[in-house]
Amino acid sequence: MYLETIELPTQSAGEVDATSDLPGEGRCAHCSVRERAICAGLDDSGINALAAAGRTRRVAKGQVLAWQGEQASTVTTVRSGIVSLVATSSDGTEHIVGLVGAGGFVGQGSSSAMRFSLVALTDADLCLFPVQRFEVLTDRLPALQKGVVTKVAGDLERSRDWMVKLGRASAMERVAALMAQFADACPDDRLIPFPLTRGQMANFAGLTIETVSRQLTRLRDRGVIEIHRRTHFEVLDRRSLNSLADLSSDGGYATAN
Amino acid sequence: MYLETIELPTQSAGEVDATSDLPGEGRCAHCSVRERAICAGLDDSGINALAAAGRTRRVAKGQVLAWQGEQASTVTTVRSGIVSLVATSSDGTEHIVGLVGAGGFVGQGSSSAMRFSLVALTDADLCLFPVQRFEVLTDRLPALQKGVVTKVAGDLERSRDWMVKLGRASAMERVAALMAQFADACPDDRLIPFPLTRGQMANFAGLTIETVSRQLTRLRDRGVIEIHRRTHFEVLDRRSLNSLADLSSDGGYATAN
DNA sequence: CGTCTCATTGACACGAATCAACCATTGTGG
DNA sequence: CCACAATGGTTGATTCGTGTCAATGAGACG
Repeated sequence: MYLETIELPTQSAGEVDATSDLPGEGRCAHCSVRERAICAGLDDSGINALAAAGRTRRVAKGQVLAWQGEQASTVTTVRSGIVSLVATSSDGTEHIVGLVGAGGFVGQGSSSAMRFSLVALTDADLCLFPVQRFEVLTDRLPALQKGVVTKVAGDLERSRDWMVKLGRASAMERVAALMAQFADACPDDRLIPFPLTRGQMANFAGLTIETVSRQLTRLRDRGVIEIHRRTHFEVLDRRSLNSLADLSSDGGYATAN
Repeated sequence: MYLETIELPTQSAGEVDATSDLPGEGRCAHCSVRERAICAGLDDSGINALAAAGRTRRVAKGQVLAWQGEQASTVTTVRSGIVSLVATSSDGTEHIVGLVGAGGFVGQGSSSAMRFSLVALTDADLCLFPVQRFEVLTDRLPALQKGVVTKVAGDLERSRDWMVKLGRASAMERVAALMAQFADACPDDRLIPFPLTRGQMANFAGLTIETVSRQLTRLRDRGVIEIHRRTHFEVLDRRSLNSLADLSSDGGYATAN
């Protein structure tokens, strides 16, 4: 709802070499994000044209896919994992301004220079298209262009939703909203892995590590969530979590303890 | 840079009846935003098709053009004035999440329901297109679709830029950034009208009226700006304003007084 | 002149940042 | 296998910025 397109990584089952390219064609047929990526509306001939233009790539957690300020050489669809958009301010601090999960799309900028860096937050599978070839395709395939518009417009709405949180919400509300997001994105309801470290959550939520940590313990103490070994959590009281995520400068009457 | 597409209204010279429709055709030729709206890339036949599909409308300051939650019946290009996107939270509070000025475009959502209300902040001239007819046109005219993508992608970038401010910046930095924006958008360097009230600025910047007011007086006391009769201002020290708008939790070493 | 709206200014409270220890987990080398 | 450091997380004490509450001021309008 607030985040770009958070979805947990396919539990990176196994070895991931830093950058391995996969071959070209026909793979789209059994792609896991075939139905929700920009290619969703394409017919077979369109898909094949797109597949021919792009390539897949597997990147390791932490890897920088593109640097802010660089010329954008490719546009990207995320097949699995989470990629973050990072803004570097003039004083050198970094701020996560977007999270892109499976099915998400990045790269269509207003200018050719990247306004944000792209950093893999988890191991990730990507689908890359050189910008020039991609533009040729979007001109030829209205369905593809429409897919891009839909994605970008959706990102814009989510970005604006999150703006409201950043502008007005209390620390509790922000953290609760994040947890609710993570829970929504996770198929398993019982054991949800934190897709971001505390530092990354803090960064994205406009808070500090300490504050995020404190809010998490408050949520735990109130019986809203349970935290397992610091890396996973479980939602015990979804109703409370949702109301904490929504309004309230703290929870007051809503549910709370 | 941070805002959606702020540009000051054409100093609403004269009478504005709440809603006056203008006739249909040929008017695009001498439209003031012809070169920077979504129609920028269209040839004459495209422009004519677009003109035939849409109509212009003049709305008065304060008027609500669309309500959050409603079905989006039209998409809109702003010809002059400023339109705000307003998010209403579940507790009833409102938050301005975007400002759209001359040449800007709104309405392309991911779903058909409006996620935000549209409110005219000043008297404004609009160009309205029924969504269905507009979609037919975007399918037929790749250049139009491309114009939409460019606009939306630009808005997304600006929205993310502003997210950084909302998440991390001090009150001083936010207000300075707004002032810098207003100054950039205004042709006249000496006397710049505040396009938003203090309350609207506060709302958009995630602050309170009082804090905005205090930061403005601090800027004045430091000799960065001069305020005339509360409705206009003048930038005395552009360098200081820019550095205050950028980093710093207050200005400290940067320039300041 | 009174009223209404919007803006400014001040006193104070409170939430989150900051500074600072300390704890838990993981990985490394002897 | 255990000491060890390195990384990431939690918790506490304190500071500081901004929100809140409250009063006053300035234009605009009838």
